[in-house]
Amino acid sequence: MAQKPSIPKGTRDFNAEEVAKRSYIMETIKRQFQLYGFQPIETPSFENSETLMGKYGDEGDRLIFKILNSGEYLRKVSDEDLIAKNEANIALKISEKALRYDLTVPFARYVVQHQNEIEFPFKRYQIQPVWRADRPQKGRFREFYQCDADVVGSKSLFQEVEFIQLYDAVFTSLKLEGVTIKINNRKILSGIAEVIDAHDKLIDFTVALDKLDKIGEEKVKDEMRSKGISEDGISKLQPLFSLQGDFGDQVGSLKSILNASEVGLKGIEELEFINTAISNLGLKTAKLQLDVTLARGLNYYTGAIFEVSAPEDVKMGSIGGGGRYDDLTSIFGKPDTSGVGISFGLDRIYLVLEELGLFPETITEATKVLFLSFGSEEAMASLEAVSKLRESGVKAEIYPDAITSGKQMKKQMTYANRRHIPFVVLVGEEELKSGMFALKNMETGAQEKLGLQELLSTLQ
RNA sequence: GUGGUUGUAGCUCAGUUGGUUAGAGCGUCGGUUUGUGGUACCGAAAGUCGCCGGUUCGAGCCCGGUCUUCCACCCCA
Repeated sequence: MAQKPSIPKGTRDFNAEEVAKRSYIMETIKRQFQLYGFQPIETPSFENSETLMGKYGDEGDRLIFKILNSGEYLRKVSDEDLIAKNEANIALKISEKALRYDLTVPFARYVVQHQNEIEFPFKRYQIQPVWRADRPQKGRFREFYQCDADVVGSKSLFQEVEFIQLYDAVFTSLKLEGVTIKINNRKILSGIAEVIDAHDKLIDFTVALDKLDKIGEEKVKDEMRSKGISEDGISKLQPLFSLQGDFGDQVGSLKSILNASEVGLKGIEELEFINTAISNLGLKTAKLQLDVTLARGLNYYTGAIFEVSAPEDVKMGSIGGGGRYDDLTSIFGKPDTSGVGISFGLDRIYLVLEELGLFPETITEATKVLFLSFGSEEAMASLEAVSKLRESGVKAEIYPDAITSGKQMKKQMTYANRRHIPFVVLVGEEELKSGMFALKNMETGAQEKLGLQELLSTLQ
């Protein structure tokens, strides 16, 4: 056998069953997006590099797939850069386009570019693939789908409340119960950084804090020290490491840390508003949980931060994330337009549903009846019946090649069997003469001769 | 980007301290069965041992590189 072809690492082929399951998730999400009033848009797979670069932090820039320019791309590169192997400079010159890394930044670009055609507040959803030059692992791919819903042009905290309900609605209708929607607020993190006099080290500080449940209190403190946060500051954080109780208790402890920080208290106020609203409205199956260590997407989130975890017994990274961003459109030239949105990780949700066996049985709808072919006269008679069946909505097909021996009949039976086609119709010489159809139930093996009308009504 | 791991027939995997002709199950194909699939029995085909190089009289096995898989970091959906 020749060398087998392959696909790039971190990418996948999908068979018919996988496509059906993926589309089930997508349609479920889409239905809820529409019920909440979001309109679909799509944006190109690749953007100008300047649109994407610098929006996700240094780590993000590294993970953006860059597209090589066409033509004589090396002509723009200076000899000095080439000789010095100055990769950063060379990359800028030979690549001016890049594959989209998420859906939020292209959406911000879209809003600014089309601001005169848009009615604000603008609610859009978008379900498209994104690409990251990451090293693949379980639930981590280099090409994967995000399903985003965002609102721009409203500062109202009721948006956050509705997004939490939307998460709950989607996971409830997927029968995925027990997901945890974690919430935090960038203003609280800023406030804490301010209080411990590490305002300029916000990112370092939050990245360290984010690892609390993973590496433990002492190692988090070690990391903070190594990033230059003072011992005095770290001791002020002590209440943070022992946060306990329900939403209210935790907020109480936070207040004691943050009472000197205006921005911190504002963050607490926002959290309390959202929590009160959700408590009053109730959630169907999800849980809302305050998690001060949550620090995702900090490069553009300014208020609420969301992250969704799968039920505890499933080992999977986050299956959704989101937050509020006040400045994203101002980067592209439209200030004072607050946005907030959430994202669903389709591929990870797939893995979770698969692991928990939550896909409905009925989503792969196969052919219902296969007509075996004995010859062209028989095939013509079969095709008439097939056409009638199709007209009445029955998935029917005819085996393309004629049977010339018992061996081939076996082959066609086997084919029907393998494809889980529940009925087979035989039209041979005998049936042709009598105008009947031999209908065989592939599960029971029972066979009966029927006229066309009977055949139609039996299969419908 | 860092560290580790994996790759043998279409699929899932054995393969001893380096030693004749690399095995099994499932699947495929043929037969028992010329208009009846799933079950059974008999038989057959199918492998540049991921790729490139090295050590050796001799490499699936040892060494180096590379690609791939999975895992832990980093980061993230």
